[in-house]
This record gives sequence, structure tokens and C-alpha cells, in this order.
Amino acid sequence: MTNRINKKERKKHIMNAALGIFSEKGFQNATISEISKAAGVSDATVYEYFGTKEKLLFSIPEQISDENTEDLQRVLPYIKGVEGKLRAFLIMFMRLYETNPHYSNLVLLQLMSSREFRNTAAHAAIRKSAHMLLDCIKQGIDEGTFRKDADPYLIRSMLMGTVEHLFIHWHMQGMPKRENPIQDYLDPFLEIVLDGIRAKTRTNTITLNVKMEDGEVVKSIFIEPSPLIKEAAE
Amino acid sequence: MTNRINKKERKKHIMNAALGIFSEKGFQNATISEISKAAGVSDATVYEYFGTKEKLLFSIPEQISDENTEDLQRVLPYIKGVEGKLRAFLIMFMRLYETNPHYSNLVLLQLMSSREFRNTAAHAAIRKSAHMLLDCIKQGIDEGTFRKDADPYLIRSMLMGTVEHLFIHWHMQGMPKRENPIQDYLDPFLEIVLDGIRAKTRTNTITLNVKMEDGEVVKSIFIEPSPLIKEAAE
Amino acid sequence: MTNRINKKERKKHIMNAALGIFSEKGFQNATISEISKAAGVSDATVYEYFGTKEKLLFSIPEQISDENTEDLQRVLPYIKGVEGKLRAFLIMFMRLYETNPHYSNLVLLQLMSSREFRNTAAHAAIRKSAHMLLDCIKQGIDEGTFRKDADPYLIRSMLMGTVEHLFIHWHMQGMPKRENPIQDYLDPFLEIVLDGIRAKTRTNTITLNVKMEDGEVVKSIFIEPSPLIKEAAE
Amino acid sequence: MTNRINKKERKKHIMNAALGIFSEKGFQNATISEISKAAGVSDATVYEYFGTKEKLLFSIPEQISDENTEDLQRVLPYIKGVEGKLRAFLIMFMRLYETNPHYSNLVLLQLMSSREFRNTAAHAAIRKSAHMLLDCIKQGIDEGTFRKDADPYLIRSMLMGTVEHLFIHWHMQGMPKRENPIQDYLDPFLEIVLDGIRAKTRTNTITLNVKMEDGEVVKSIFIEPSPLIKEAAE
DNA sequence: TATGAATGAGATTTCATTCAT
DNA sequence: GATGAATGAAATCTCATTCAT
Repeated sequence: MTNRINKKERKKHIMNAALGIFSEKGFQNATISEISKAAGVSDATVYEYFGTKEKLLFSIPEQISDENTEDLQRVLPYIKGVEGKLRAFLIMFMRLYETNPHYSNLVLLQLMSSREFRNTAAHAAIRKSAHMLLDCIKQGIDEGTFRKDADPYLIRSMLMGTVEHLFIHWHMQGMPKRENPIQDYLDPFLEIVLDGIRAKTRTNTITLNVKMEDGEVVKSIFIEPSPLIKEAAE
Repeated sequence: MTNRINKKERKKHIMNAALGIFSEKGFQNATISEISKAAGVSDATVYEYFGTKEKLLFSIPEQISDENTEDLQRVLPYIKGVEGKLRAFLIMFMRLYETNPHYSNLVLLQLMSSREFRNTAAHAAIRKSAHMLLDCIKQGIDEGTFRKDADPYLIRSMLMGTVEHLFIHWHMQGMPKRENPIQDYLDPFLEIVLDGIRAKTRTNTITLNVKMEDGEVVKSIFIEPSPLIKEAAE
Repeated sequence: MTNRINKKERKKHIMNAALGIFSEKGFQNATISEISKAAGVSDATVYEYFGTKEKLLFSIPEQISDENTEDLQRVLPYIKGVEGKLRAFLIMFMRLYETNPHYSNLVLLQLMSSREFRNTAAHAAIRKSAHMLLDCIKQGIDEGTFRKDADPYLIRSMLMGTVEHLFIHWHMQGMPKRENPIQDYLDPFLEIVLDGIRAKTRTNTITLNVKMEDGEVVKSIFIEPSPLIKEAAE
Repeated sequence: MTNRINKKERKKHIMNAALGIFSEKGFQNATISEISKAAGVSDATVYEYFGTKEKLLFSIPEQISDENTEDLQRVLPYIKGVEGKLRAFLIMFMRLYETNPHYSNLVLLQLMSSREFRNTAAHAAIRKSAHMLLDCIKQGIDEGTFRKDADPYLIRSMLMGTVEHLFIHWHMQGMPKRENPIQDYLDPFLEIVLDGIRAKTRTNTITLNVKMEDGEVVKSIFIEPSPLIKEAAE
């Protein structure tokens, strides 16, 4: 009955059915039967297209992750400044995770526990975007936007870890309806992080209003921060 | 033959064997046979002690998590200031995760995807410590240490999300040997976060050493930060 | 290899193998392996067809009992008189039990002790024919063939109980070869029962040949039975 | 704690617990654990006393059946006439079955399906009483109370089969509360059977009150039944 | 004698996967 | 290319039973 549909369409159709079922029941508890039934094809057809249950699983994030990375690569060049780029990055992920909860469930909850996932094209795609993010951060450091002593790996973990944590918890709570999208957390969050890693060299040239003990106000002083103010500013 | 060992000991022994195997092969791919063999008991004995494979799984984080939470509750009262408490919190987790990689693997990679985990005592224990962390943050806000407009849930997600992300990635890379323990990330990380959420009113009373252009050093000046330095400090 | 056989055939084939083994070893001691081997299919195939071991068990009497009841319903309309119908009823059962000793073993020895049997379609089928028998008896009472004060439930228990007992004992003795089929008991048996429940009102109008002591024969006398003869006749 | 109780007491105690559980859950679904817990002893103690689960099962009817047979043997000599004896027989069984439903469940529903039951002392005890019943019937035939052509085996099956059927159905319906005891069926039932098998020679000597057509009543007539009245009387 | 503790030995059941059509 | 049908291969779990104390 579904013979008319072309191959690519049908493949996507199956992957879609699989995504829904994997995310709802978990990879191990999902059965090929269920998936094929949901997709309106036979078990054997699923095997025809994907070879094994695991390959079917991995085929899903591969495609989506690739698309996401492509989108990113298309968009990033138009954004000025590393901070903007980081923001774009996170928006991209949050939007994807929020728009497609089946997908975020799959990526954040199901795939983690798969030993083999590390060796898949899907994981490579994810690594790729993780690398892009890292490059972005490094660039920020190199160009002096971020502090020289910032650890780009830590920064990346902060960025991705926080976002992922927000979504993992949302999923683990059973995806409760929210008044505001999780994306609303983005700016408060980013503010905190960026604030903590921006290069403070500018403070050398900052103009202060300093009130002396005697009450006199002296303007336009160049400050060379003492260790104490350094500590406070960091 | 092993009759001499007492019951509690044996139970722990089995849980230990199970932890190793669950974390190495994943819950679903681990078999009771393997575990019982590793523990030097029969399959039936494992069931005698734990009832089902799933209960065995859940008994592990329950116990460890409980211990960890107890440790926290014992230690926290002696630490002054919310910042110190937060630090203690994170140290506790990082040390646990790093000292017991099998455990962190289990908690961060395996259990997330378990639908049933949410309903276990183990998860309750974890929720409890998550709640303690949240309370700590709220206290910081209430007492004025942190900014009034900080979102405690976001802060918590930043703290835990970053820590978890660091370990998740370490695991997903196959736990490469590291020169420095992951715990070394703690202070740089915490500095960034705290810096971003500290109430900035204190800066008004900070004592600076200011070197004037003419080289004269004037000590003990109270600064009233200009908008610019405010921004920089935040 | 056995792909050629059609599905219904194969199902019956498995049920047959199962019937033999269930009746020989009892439900609990029979294993699916045995049955599937006897049927020349794999264990998994048995489950494909029947779902569980218990459903396999129940599917057998369901089918046979249904067939038997259908036969009865086809035959009964052609038999005149309730006595004839009862006889047909019993013949049907006895023939079934004797022709298919595996089946009678299953029904009379194995299924009785199954708590769940009561809730099966198989039991419903059996109840249905039990009900038909009861209706038959009631009809006999209503139409005056049987005594008004006969208890139809008791009569039914006498009819079925006796037949079942004959077969239960035959089975419990290990089904010894018999010269005559058990069915030969039917008519002597039925005679006794029917005799006991036939309405005796007819005797009031019976025409007797009475030989007086003096040898004279007086014909066509209406008798009003004395209490004694009443008792004797009942 | 129960050490003080003597061995015989304890054995009975265990058998009692076992009877209850076997009859409620069936032999196969009952576990030794359950039984030992119900009896307040350890599993091992049950084995100490009974050897195997099956022996425990068989020990129960053996004892009860023996007692019942003994009772019968004690009572029967005092009952005059085979009919009275038969009645006593059936009362004995019905009372036992009705008073001790656990026992009737065991005997009528559980033990039937056990292949090995045939080889037990319990079954021998039951056979013994079955034989006594048969002897009783034969005696009735020999002494002319019952028809010469009556088949004692058939009669026995009628007697026991009906009684057992009544109880089997009661059990299979879940032992519904009854207004009247099942024993109330006994006399109507026995009347039907005895009526059917009594030797009819007595009718030759019956004294009738015959009312002639003309209204005259002639007493004390010896009747030689015509074939017709024979048929009616049988 | 009584038992706590341990286990041997299987049986049911589930699916991913194959293959002939 | 699509699939209906069949199954191989295990894994969980259950207890009756044993035995050292």
C-alpha cells in the first residue's frame, strides 16, 4: 500500500516512528515490531533499510545533528563577535531540544548509555559541533575578548552542561508543561558566564570617580589594579 | 563454603561486583550470571538478596547517594558562608564521581535513561541533595550574598550541569588518564559562577591601593564604582 | 522448512501435540520444549501462535468443546422427547471422552484444578453445554415427562457426575483396556435415572390385568395406588 | 519457640497449614516457604518431617481418608440393611466434604491431576473405602435387595460420581454460600437411585387397595404385574 | 532437633534477525 | 522491493532441596 512512496521518504518515515518510540520507551524497551507497526511497514522492511536496531537508533541523531551543525555553519559567519556566536550556538541547541523533545530525550537520555555510540557518525556529528563551540571560545580568548587564563574546555562544559542539565531535568520530570520556554534561561545564564570570563584588561583604562577619605573627588584616574581588586573583579 | 561471611558484607560484595559490571556493559547488557560469578555467589543468591535485577541496580546509587548526602549534612554545618557551602557541595560530588568512576558512570550515563529510576529511593536520595543545594543557593540570595535577581534553579543547573558534563564527557571519551584530576576545574569554575551572581554592593567598601599617575601611592581609599567598573565587576 | 503448511493446520498440529503431552505429564510437568519438539516446530513458534503456555492449554478444550456443543445443537432438534435428548447428550459426551482419552484426561483431571480455567472461553463453552443439559431437564419437568418435584440441578449432577466418574476412574486406573466400551454403561445407567424421575401420574390410568386369588381375571381396572405402591413406584 | 510442642502435634500443624494453602492456591502454586511460614516453622523443618513437597501433599489425604474409613467401619456394622449402609456411606463422605472444604478441594481437584497419586497410601485408603462401597452394593445384589442385573460398578459410579460432581461444581464456582447444605441433596438423590435398582419382586406381595369401576373396594389382592406395570414401576 | 543460608537446575518468555516467496 | 513466518539464543527468575551449625 505504501509502495508508491519513494525510498528516502519511507526511510524518514521509519526514523520518525522510531524516534517517537525510542524516546518514549527507551531504546531497550522499544521493539522493532512496534516501530514497524507505527511506521506502517513490516519488520523485515525496517531491516531492509537499517540493518540492525542499533543502526536505526544511530541513524536518527546523525541526520538531525548534521542538519543542526549545517544550520550553525550557515548562520555563524553572519554573527559578529564571539559572544554573539556563543549565544547563537546555545540558542540553536536549546531551540532544537525544546522543539523536538523526542530528539533531546534520545540524545540526552538514551544515547549516553550506549557504549557504541562513541563510534558512530552521529557522535562524530555531535563532536563536530562541540568542536566548533570550542573553537569559538578559543577564538574569544585569542582575540582578547575572554581572559587569557580562561580554560576553553571548562567554558564549553559550563555552556553545554548547563543547557543539557536544564533539559535532562525537564525530561526526567516527565516534561512538565512550562509557562515560559526553557530558552528564557539563556540570557540570564549567558550573562553570568560571559561576565565571568570577559577580559578585564579594560579596567586599566577605566575612568573612575574616586572619593578620597577626606571627601574630595578626583576624576579621571588610571588604575593599575592591585592584587586585591583583581581578585574582586574576577 | 562462603557461609562464614556475614550477610551485610555479602550484600555489599554483590553490589560492588554489580556496580563494576553495570557501569562497564550497561544495565541491559549485563547479566546476573556475570555479576554473580564476579561476586563468587550463585545467581539464586543474588535474587535472594535483591529480588530483581532492577532492584539490584537501584540499590547501588541508593546506598552511595545516601552516604554522600549524610557526609554533606555532617560537613556543611561547619562551613561558614554560602559560598563555602556551595564549594563543599561541589567538591563532595566531584570527589565522589572521580573516586568512583563506576558510580559516576552508573548515575550519569545509565540511570538517566531509566524510566523507573524516578520512582526509586535512590532517586529520592539524589533529589534530596539537589534540594539541599537549592536551599543553599536560596539562602545566599536571601542573606544578600547573591544578587536578588538570581534564579536559584538556573544557578543549580549551572553548578550541577557543569560538573556532570565534565564527567559525562570524560566517560564518553573512555575515561582517558588525566594529568590533573577533574576536581582542579572546581575553583576556576566556581570563581566564574560566583562572580556572576555575587551581590556587588560590597565593592563599595573595598579598600584599594591606587597608584596615581605621578607615582604616589595612596592607600585605603573607598571607591564608589562608576557605572563602567560596575559593569566590569559584574 | 515447514513453511508450506498453512497457519490453521499448524495451529491444530501444535494443539494436538500439546494435548498429548499435557494429558500424559500434566500441565505443570509438561514443557513447551517438549511440545514444540513433538510438533516439529520451535519453542518460539509455539509462543507466536499461542502467546503463553496457559493460553495454549486453554485453547484445546475451547476448540473441542465448541465443536462438541455445535454437534449437539445440530443433532438435538431432530430428536423427539426429552429422554431421547438426554440420551443424545450423554452419548455425545461419552463418545468424546472415550474417543479422545487425552481430551477427557485434560478436562476431567487437569483443568479442574486450574483456578484460572473458570475464566476462560473454554470453560464458558463447557458451561454452555451444561446449561443446555439443564434446560433439557427443565423442559422434561415442565412438559410433565419428569416429576414436578425433581430437582433439575440434582439430575444434572447425577447425569454428568456419573459419566465423569466412570471416566475419571478409568483414567486413574491407567486406562486399562476394556472389553466393552464405557458407553455400554449408558443405557443401564439412564434407565435407572429416568425411571426414578419419570412422572408416575400415568399409573393412575394404567390398565392392569389383575389376577384375583380365586383365579378370575378382571380387566380394565383403574387403580388408585395405596401409599405402599406409591412408595414402591417412586 | 515452638520447640516444646511434641513431634506429632507439630506434624499435624504443618499438614494443616499445608492443606489450607494447597487447597487455596493449588499444589503447584503453593510453595514450601509459604507453608512453613504459615506453620511457623522453617522450610528445613518441613523437609525434616515430610521429605518432599509431594510427600507432604500425599500425607494429608492419607490421614484423613484413613480416619474416615475407620469411622465407616465402626459405624456400618450397626446399620441394618444395605440401603441404610449406602446412605451412611454417602452421608459420611458428604459430611466430610462439606465440613472440610479444604480437604474436598484437595481430593477432588488437586490430587486427580497427580500421576503419582495412584501409587500412594492415600490413594490406597481411598480405594479401600471405594471397595467397601462396592462390597455393600454387591451384598445388596446378592441378598436380593437390588436387582440381579444391576452392575455394581455402575451403581458405585452413580453414587460417588454424583456426590463428587456436586462438590466439584461447588468448588469450581468458588464455594458460594448456600442456604441449605449440599447434604440435603442426599435423600432425593438416593431415592432415585435406589428406586431404580431395587429388586421389584416385592411388588408381587404388595397389598393394594383396588377400587373397581363400580366403586367397590377390594382389599388384599396379590398382584402379578403385567409387563406394563413392570415398566411403570421400574 | 531446627534452621538460616545457599544454590542447582530449569522453564518460560522475548525479540532481533533471517529467508523464501 | 516488501513481507509473513519462523526461530536461535539467551536471560530472568523461581523453588525445591541440601547442609553446616
